[in-house]
Amino acid sequence: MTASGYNRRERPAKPALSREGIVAAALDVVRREGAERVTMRRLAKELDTGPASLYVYVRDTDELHAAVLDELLGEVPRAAEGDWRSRLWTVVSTYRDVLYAHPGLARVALVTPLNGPNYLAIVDTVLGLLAEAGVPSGPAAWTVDLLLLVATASAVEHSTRKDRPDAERQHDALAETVRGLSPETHPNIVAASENLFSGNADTRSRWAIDALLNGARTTPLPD
Amino acid sequence: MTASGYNRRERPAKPALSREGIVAAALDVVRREGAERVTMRRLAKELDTGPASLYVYVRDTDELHAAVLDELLGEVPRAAEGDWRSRLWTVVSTYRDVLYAHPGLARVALVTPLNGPNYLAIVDTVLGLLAEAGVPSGPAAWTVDLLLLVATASAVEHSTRKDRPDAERQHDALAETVRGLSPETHPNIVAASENLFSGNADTRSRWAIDALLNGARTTPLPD
DNA sequence: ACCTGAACACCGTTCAAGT
DNA sequence: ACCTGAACACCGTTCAAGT
Repeated sequence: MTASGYNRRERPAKPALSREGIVAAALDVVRREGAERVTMRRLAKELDTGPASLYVYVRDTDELHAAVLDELLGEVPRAAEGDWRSRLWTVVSTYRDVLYAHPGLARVALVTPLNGPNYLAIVDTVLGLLAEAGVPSGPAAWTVDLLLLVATASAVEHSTRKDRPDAERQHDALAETVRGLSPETHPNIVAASENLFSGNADTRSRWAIDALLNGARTTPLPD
Repeated sequence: MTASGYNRRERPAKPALSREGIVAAALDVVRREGAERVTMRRLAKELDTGPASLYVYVRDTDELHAAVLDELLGEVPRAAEGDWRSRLWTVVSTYRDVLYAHPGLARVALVTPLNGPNYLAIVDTVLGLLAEAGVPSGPAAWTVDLLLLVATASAVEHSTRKDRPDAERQHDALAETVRGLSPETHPNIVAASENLFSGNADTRSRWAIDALLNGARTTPLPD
């Protein structure tokens, strides 16, 4: 205001705001500091403005997160080599891995209906693979949702835990609790305890997808 | 401090803090104002103290939320009438309904491993029903997880949307987007569009459970 | 020991006012 | 029209200090 030379900054020039610019800056912050730091205020600081300015281009934080997520979903391969089963596994597990890698973003995939181009491309690919897999077209439509829901939920489950160092301890606490259960009060848990904690995240995911697929193939939609 | 009569309050006496008291107060707030308002600060106000005091009895907000959720899970019936399929449906859908009814709490079920008594009772019940359903004991252990994961994720999906009045509009926006898709770029979505949005939440849930079960029965654990 | 005021480091969103 | 400073109404968690 007073000093006329003050307008010169290190950053060449303050670029005009735009939706694209905001999403791009958000992507940058995601990669540098994680999705948790993609907040309106943090982003405004990044763009050298106040948080109110962002609301001209973006409805709210969730919408921004969804836009960033769709951008990241560009990494998910549309096609791959191999039979339908391994291609399906590739797509779904890559989708899940993107969410794994961005803990703060997995939540938004559950909370707002995604409708970005990359998300839609994935849905289309999965539907194609389900047809190849012999899932009838009725169940297939519901199966995509279920498949992506499971992938998303697994990511939220796993990734948020990675975040917190006491998570392993908490998981151990659960295993401990289960070990301490009496066969009198919890007969079925005690009987199943061997398998309750077996397998790693990947093995279990893969089994879940297979089971889902086998179920979808044999379970007709209700009339 | 200065006025000696100030200690007399409407509330009979300030009760000593305790974990039970805190959880009870939290439950109260959940029922009166919703789970979103169960924050450390809000609760401290309720208990007439500062937020720091709660940390003596509760590790963090998530742990508090998990404790409240377990309390609410007491509503889920352990047994019910009918064959295994309808009993399983009752348990799983009641579990989901509890989460539906408490949007802010569904998240915690995904994020922290639950290990409260009521949760464990539900797991035991479901394991019993899966045995009755003829699911082999290996897959059964993984199926409980998957079943409750799907129920939880559906609750997060649906309930958070109920929260926000523009959610329906957003869903319509998705349907609109899908309708506008070209068969050239998204052949499978266009072909499936009839079923993509068919069915209500309950119908789809029920189908998902059936499909899961059918899959679990026929998909052996990997070696 | 047990408890807590006050501080630190943040949030999302709105709206009146400025250019 | 487009943009934004400042305010409103909150957060979780820690820690030095008090009883």
